[in-house]
Amino acid sequence: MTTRTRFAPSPTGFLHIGGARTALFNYLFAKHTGGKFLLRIEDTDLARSTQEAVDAIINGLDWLGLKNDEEIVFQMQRQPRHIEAAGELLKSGNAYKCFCTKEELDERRKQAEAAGKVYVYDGRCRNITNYEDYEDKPFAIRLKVNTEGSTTIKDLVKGVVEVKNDTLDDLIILRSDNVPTYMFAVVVDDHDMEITHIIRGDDHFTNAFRQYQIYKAFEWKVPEFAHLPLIHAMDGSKLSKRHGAISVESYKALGFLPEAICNYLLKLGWSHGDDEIIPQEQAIAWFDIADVNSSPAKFDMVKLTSINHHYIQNSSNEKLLALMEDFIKDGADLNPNYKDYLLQGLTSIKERSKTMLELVDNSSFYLKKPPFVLNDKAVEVLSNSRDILVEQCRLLGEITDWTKDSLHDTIKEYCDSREFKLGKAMEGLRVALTGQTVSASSNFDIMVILGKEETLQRITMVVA
RNA sequence: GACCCCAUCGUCUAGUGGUCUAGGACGACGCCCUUUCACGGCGUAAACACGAGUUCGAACCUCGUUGGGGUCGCCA
Repeated sequence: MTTRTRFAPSPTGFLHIGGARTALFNYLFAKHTGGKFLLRIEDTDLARSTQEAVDAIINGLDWLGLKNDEEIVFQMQRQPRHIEAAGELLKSGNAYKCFCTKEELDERRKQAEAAGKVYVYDGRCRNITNYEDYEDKPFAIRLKVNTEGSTTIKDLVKGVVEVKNDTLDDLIILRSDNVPTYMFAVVVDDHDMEITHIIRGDDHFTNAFRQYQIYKAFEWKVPEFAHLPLIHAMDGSKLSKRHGAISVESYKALGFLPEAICNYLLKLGWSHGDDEIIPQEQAIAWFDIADVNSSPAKFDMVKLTSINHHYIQNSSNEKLLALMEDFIKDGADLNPNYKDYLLQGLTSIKERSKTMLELVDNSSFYLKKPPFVLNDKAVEVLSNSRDILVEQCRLLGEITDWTKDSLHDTIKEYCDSREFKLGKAMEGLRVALTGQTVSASSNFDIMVILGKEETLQRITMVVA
């Protein structure tokens, strides 16, 4: 039997980093075993599900490169099937109609809480026989849970866990408005979709024991479970909006590469010896769900950034330039030659840019047309080196062989004759060329890329 | 509160009874390289939560303690 995994998010918000990790592990495991990775949107919470969230999830997965192998399943479209399945359990005596209203249940729960207890449904509707008295009353359908004995789940990540069944109560499988509950729809859908391995967040672990009962009621084969430890924020608390970026979309905007995010997420809870950089193909070859740790990890933005740096450094200039287009603002100050400049200039700039945002920022002197806006320090440097610049401009103008070597020799010769340190002669030049006192490339590289004409123009411009 | 899970440097982790005076990576610090900032190279500091037990021997096995987390809805 080929393995089939699925990622089953509820469309109540953006695709967050934890969901992305769950999707990634499902994807890798499916690919590793030559199986299929499916996507199911769990939209049974009618009040909170939105189309924007559906789009965000689909776009996010697409960006991360986690492509689903079969058509997306929307859970609500399967509602007739859920109703039918619930009916089956009713018929087989594994479920029963519950006439308690939501209000009544809420009230009982409140009272129990006030008494310092946890409310557990007492199964009062189990033994109703006089259904004719309830004819017009709406009802939900509850599963008749077996509270005898215990349930043992062999989780691929957490190992063998046994829980006594008396901690369970009769859960609702079909609401009074005929919408299935999550607990029920997941089981029916996973069964129908022939999911072999359920890989999901640890927050679903206790659900597994309730779902187990549903499988048993249908006499269906129970799939393998693998519950991934949760990802926490650096302060140990739950990863949430107040920790800033959490949606996959926001990481894209911050300038992270999908490869870097996948690589980082992969290493959160799984490892292959001391290997740090593991491209997707290698990950597919090595990944096994059984090797996942069972302890939760903290999300470290700094480490993500360093991995991102690696992937940027190792991307081609062409690819980087294409990615930069999303970040470049079209405007009057956009240099018409920026693509030519960048194709060469990126080689050194990518060495020291950890995010796409930094890459764009460090490329500003190629992207924009001079004159540049100067800060105080740059203005000061400029006023101190005006004379030097004038001479340099004249000497550079005489160069016919516009190469890095001859540029270097010319400037060096000049420095020696004036007993300058090379560094001093470079300060003003840097400001003239880039508008900044620090830059991501050497002046000689920049001059070669800009060409003689543009170089002299930039120097002349600041001198004047 | 009940049930369940987790516990190695600040962080991610390697480690599955002797090869561990505990390895790697990020970060920190220092040095080198250098026209600046970086990149890169080299190096330093930094951990087996605690207490019992099993064993000739425990980071690894058992129990307990402490700490952290998850779940207890006609939410998912």
